[in-house]
This record gives sequence, structure tokens and C-alpha cells, in this order.
Amino acid sequence: MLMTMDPHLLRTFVTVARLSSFSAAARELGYTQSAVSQHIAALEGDLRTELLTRRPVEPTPAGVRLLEHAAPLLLRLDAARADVLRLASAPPGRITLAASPLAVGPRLLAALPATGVTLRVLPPAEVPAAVATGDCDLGLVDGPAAPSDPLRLPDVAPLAVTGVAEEELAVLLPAGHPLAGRAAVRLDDLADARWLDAPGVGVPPGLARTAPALRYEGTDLRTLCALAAAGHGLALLPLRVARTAGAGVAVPLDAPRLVHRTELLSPGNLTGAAAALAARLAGGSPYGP
Amino acid sequence: MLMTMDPHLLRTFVTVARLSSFSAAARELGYTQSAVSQHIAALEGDLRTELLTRRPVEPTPAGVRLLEHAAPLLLRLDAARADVLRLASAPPGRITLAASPLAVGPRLLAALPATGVTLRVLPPAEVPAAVATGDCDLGLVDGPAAPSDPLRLPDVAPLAVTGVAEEELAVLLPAGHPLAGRAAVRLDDLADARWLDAPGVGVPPGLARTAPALRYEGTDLRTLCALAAAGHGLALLPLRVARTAGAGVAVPLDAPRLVHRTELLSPGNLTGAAAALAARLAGGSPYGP
DNA sequence: CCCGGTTACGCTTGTCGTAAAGATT
DNA sequence: AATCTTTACGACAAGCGTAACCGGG
Repeated sequence: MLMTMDPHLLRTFVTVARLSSFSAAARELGYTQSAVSQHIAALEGDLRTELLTRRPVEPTPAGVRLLEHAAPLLLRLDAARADVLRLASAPPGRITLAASPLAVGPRLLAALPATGVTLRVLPPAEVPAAVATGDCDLGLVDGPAAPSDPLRLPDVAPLAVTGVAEEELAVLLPAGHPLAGRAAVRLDDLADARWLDAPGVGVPPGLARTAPALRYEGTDLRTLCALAAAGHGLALLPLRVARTAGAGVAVPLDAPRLVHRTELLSPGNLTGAAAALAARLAGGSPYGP
Repeated sequence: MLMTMDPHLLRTFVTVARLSSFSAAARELGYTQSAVSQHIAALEGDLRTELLTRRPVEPTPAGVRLLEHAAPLLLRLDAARADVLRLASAPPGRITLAASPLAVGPRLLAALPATGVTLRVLPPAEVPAAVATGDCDLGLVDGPAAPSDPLRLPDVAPLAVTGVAEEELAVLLPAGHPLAGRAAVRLDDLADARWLDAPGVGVPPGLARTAPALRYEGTDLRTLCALAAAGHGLALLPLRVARTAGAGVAVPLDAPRLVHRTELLSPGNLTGAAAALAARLAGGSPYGP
């Protein structure tokens, strides 16, 4: 009776929690409602704890806790399978590159036409998972970091990371902002400013102590810049990007020495066209143009 | 037939790989050799790849790959179970504290007598796992970091981390060393020095570009200091510790601004005596004596 | 021929679906 | 009454052990 928390059960558990419904989860997973009910019962019996309230279906505190663990677990499981299978399977003919919006810079655009590469733009938080699970062959992520410090990425799988670029960071302000005239700003100056929360684009994790001014779920850079320029909230962006925003004023950041860093993620095994593209992206002088 | 890589199978796989024997693994796991054989066959069939060579029993490249994933996976699984169970179970009467050798400092020794605490000294790499799996109730880890930067810990589970102390780092040199007279050293000066590799004590991940001079598996600080003083290799230690080493010369480090940081790890839910101890350890002025 | 891994086979146990029952709004 | 979850039960497959098999020192 002492099962080791079968991944199948975890999978249906997260699905039920996500959909707040046994029957909907059953449809999505191709089970009967009955089976789903039995899965949840098995989990709860194994842990001797209620994980979900019924009617309405919501996770209990213990369920919430399990959910926090289950997602990364299932991800790692997929990553493991994909990683092993990659060894045996032939290198993909058409390679797919996952990139966060801000990682799509001149260097990438120059290297792209090399071969038939499919570019998929994802929120930065999803790029490591996409590479780990084999959905994409390579990944480019970006984020703020101390100079020459690697990014802090969720370790879904042992991926090879290579620093590709580091750029100056800037704050994008609306034209009339009191700090808009400055040559540079310190983050302290913005301690209680309201930031834009844009998880699909990137950047502001932890910097914002205050509640975000506005949340933007998309991955479109222009939209984000427009929002910032229109005064809906501040945005922290690479200087290069902030400068090219139509409106608004880009003021470089200097106080906490932070840079906008881009890294290349590659699965352990890498051959053929993917390896060639990786070399193009990482190659040249370290942190070139 | 499309199993999701049952943890049971993974567990026997890692055991077989570790023991290089089906029958030994069977004994350890309480199965028959036959069952173990079937487990491996099931895994190999699922992945359509040979994972182990027989006679001698060794992992194939694909097997090595799977091993890298399997260990963290099983760890996370245990962590998830422990985390959920902790919610229901009563807070432990006697609490256990996992600490890496260098985290055992004056602050800890002052706070310890408070209640009946069991102290368990572990290699720093094992502390997060001990806390995550519930083997210990709290953890103290240490490592080098940029000032006020959190340590880079393997994320086996979502643990709460609190900075507890930051101290100056120093290099412990034998008395006759050319740099022994300096007031401070830069890491560049030691670019091709030979370091002691002491994973049980901590500190030198990545700093050493060269092969280690000597490897010490234990967790005893005095031994490590003695080895360094006797010229078997350099050791990077908190200045406080390096100074108290009987022999050898402690030279502070200044060039790359690095500190020796200690952090407190606590599982999400924390009550009773454990919470009290956590407060004692983390409390007071930030990074106090 | 012995040691160790594999294969064959039967038994037990678990898992899923159908269908009826129970609960909640 | 309608909707959604649980329970009962039967069919089927999976997992384990016993025992026979086989291949290499």
C-alpha cells in the first residue's frame, strides 16, 4: 500500500486543481470521472491527508503544498525522458530556438538566417523548461544580474549555460517624470516607484518592493514600452531597447551594479545543426556586439 | 505501455548502478533478482534504449544521463512527501539542526543550549536535502558569495532561506609560502595555485581551475587546516576560522569581492521549538556577531 | 560448473470502466 | 431536478516470486 506517489496520480492531481473539477480533468486526461476520483483518493490515502475540498473543488493547505512540488517534479520527469531519448534519436533536421523577448537582439538576428531555424518567443521563465523537455533544441534567456554573474535559473535539468551578452540596464520613464532629466538613476531613487509587472517579457523579479502598477501578460516589447511611456508604470529594460522605444525617456541605471545578461542554454548532448547554431550564438569574442 | 518512468523503477535503476549488481540491488531493496531484472527491462523497454551493460554491470551513456536526472528526482519526491506530511504531523519534540562545518560558529553555539537541539554536521551539499526530506528540521549552510547575494543552492524543494551572517574570507597558506607575508591577496595571484578539495567542509566550487592538490572527504575543520598549513594545498576559509588554525598563515582575500555567507534553511511550515530556534539564529541585528 | 542475469509462468494485486448511489446547489 | 463526486463491482493488465534457463569465467 506504500506507493511512492505515482507521477500519474500527481498529474491528475495538478490537472484537477488547475481545472477545479474532477470531471473536466477526466475529459482532459482521457480518463473517466471515476478513475480521477480514485486517483485523488489514492493520493490522499497514501499521504493520509485531504488534498482537495470538494464542491467547490479547491486545494487544501496540504494540497497547495503538494502542488508547489508537483509541477517541478513532473517537469523534471519529462526532462529526464527527453534527455535520454535525445541520445538515441537523430539530430533534428529543423532546429527550434526558444528565446525570451529581450534575448532577441541584433546578434541573434544576424545568426538566424544561417539555417532553417524556427524561433519561438516565450516568457523567460518558460525557456529553460522548453529546452529541458526537448520542445526546443536551444534556448536564449535574459535577466538582470551582477556583472559576469550567471543568471539564477530554475534548475529543471542539468543544462549547459553559456554567457552570450551583457548590456547596460535602463529605466524607461514617461516624458514628464521627475527623474526623466537625469543622466543616470540609482535604484534607491525608485524605491517606492510603481513598476510594470510583465512576466512574459521579463526583468522585474524582486526589484519591485511595491505592488505592481499594472500587469501585462503578453510578450510584446513595443506594448510594454508604450505602457511605460504612457505612465502606467516603470519598466527596467536593456538600454539598447529602452532607447529605441518610440516615446518615453530611457535613463541608465548605475547604482547597484546590474547588467542585462543573456545566456544560451543547451541540453547536454548537442550535435549537427544545433551545435553549429550554438557556436554562432556563443562564439566570437566573449560578449561581442 | 507508455509508463511515466515509475519512481520505483528509477530507484532500482540507481541502486543497481550504484552497486554494479542486480542481485545486490535486489537484496538491498527487498526484491528478488528477477524483479530487479524486470524493472530494468521495463525501463529500457519504455525508453527503447540500453541503460546498463551486463557483465560487468555498468551504465551506458544513456544510463549515465538518466542517473544524473534520477537522483534529484527521487530527492524531490521524498521532499514533497515529507513537506506535505509535516503539515499534518505534530511539531517534533526534539528538533534536529543540520549544519555544514563552517556554519558552526559562535552565533550558533550561543543559541544552541536554548532547548534540546540535536546538531548534525553534514557536507554543505547535503544540508538542503536533509532539510527538504525532513531528516532535519532546520539547516545552516555556508559558502562563498558576492556580498549580500544569496548562495546558489540546489533547489531540491522550495525552502525558505534567510541570510544569517557574512564574514571576510581568507586564504590559509603554509608558513613559508611566497604570499604569506602579504596583507591581502587577490584571487588572480592564486590563479594556478593548487587547492585542497574538501567537499565535506565546503567552499572551493569553481574557484579552482587547476586539478586539486589533495582531496579530503571528511568534515573536520582542524584536519583541513592542518593539511593547508602543512603545504598540501591552499584552503579558502572564513578569516575567523583561518586565524584560529594552529599553524599556517591566514591572508585576507580582497580582489573579487567575495564573502563567506551563512544561510538558514527552513521548510515552509515551521512551528513550535523549531520556529523559536530559527528566530534565535536569524534574529537580532542583521548579520550580527 | 558456479555465479549472475534472463525468461516462463502462475498468482496476487492494482487499475480502469460501467453503473448505481449519494451529495449539494 | 441537475450536476458532480463517490462507491460497488467485474474485467483486465501489471508486478512479483518461484523456478527453469542460459551465457560467461
